[in-house]
Amino acid sequence: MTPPEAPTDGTASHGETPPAVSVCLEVMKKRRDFLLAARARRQGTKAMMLQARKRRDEEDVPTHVIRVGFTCSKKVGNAVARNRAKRRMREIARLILPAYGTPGWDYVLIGRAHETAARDFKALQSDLKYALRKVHAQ
RNA sequence: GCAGAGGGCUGGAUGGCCGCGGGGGCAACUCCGAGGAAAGUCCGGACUCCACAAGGCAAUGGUGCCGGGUAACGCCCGGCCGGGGCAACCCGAGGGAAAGCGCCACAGAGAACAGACCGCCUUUGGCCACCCGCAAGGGGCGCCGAGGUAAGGGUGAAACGGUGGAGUAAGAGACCACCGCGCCCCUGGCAACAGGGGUGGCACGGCAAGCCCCACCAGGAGCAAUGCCAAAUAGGGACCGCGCGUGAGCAAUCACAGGGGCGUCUUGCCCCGAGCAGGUCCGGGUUGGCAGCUAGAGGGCGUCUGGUAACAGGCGCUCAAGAUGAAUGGUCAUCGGCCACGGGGCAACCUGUGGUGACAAAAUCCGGCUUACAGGUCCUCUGCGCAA
Repeated sequence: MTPPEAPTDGTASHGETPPAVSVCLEVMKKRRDFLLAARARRQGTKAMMLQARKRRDEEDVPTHVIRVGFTCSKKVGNAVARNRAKRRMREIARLILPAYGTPGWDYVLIGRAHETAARDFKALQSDLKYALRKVHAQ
């Protein structure tokens, strides 16, 4: 479970890295996108669950875009706890996904009770990198 | 100082780096960005749509001492009454029980027009210890019976007025005084009510938070209200336009005719054979967007006026989230709070390490109520003690 020591070109192993400048992060808000992602690949870690889906060509989203959504059910806690979990996930997505995610894919991060809000921030980032590596290896 | 009562405030701070939502701007950039409860969604309104002459009646729900405040309230303020506390102060769903129904467990003899268990008293009734007497007989404790009584004991949340007197065999509102209660009058108060006087005769137990009666209030649904726009997919209806061979059969289908293709021609084989990617309009569903959407009974500070107060009014200054898979933050450091452990010190305290930091996040907007809340802090008051 050692997190990868994050080389800057870590995504090169996937062989489809576009020029980093053009990678663009968007937030998903539509319910159907979440439902589609929920049926695709998934990978759990200690503090969160990652779902990932490669978008199909006919979808009206530019191919250089990475889309990301965040979900916290009531199981995570009350409104304050859910908001905090979402904000931390949003922050690591902003830090990690442009460098480690694959353009043309949708990612959904799902919060877990207690862990997402309490886990050390560095460890949380490593979790996401690990989950991305595993989910693209499937 | 100790113990207690009431009320208010606060809800970590600063900085670095990286971000988010909204307004303005061509842009650079700039301004603003959650709480005291934003919570529960329990009351009251504003605002929308639907229904509806006014009004009355009925049903249902709610409210319930009196007066005031308020847009309104079940909220707030002041007062009254009852209960608790030495006191500051606290608590009370606090209208009606002679309109009616119902209920009053357990205990207890008896619980609603009640009752006699232990008692108390009387006794010319029966039995009889014992005493007097030679005897006849007399007296007579006690028990039983008969009768009187409800003072005392005991039960209970509550026992059919309380205390005292007089009275009596013992007793009893049967009588008397005071208290209580009912009615009437007077005084004070806007009122709830309080005080006083007279009178009556103990006649009238509690529960209305069981039903009920009385008075007052209430049309329904809610911003996912409501209004508008757009898109694409499948499909419904109406009209228009174009098109639509015959026979048999309910129909499926069959036969012939027709069109197209293959094929050198004939024979033959295969396919098509009734609707249309046509136009306009209507209604419904889905998705998205815009409006509603934040300047209003607005908040804060200061001041003045009226009012005991709640509050109302005037003046001046000042403040301003509008998101919608839902922004208002993430991270690091320092300081400060608290806790644990260690060191120094008589102590106050100083210092190191580690941990912890409550409750809880706007969702149309206001006024309340209720509930949750680590720690800190301020004011007023009461009792006791000490000092002066």
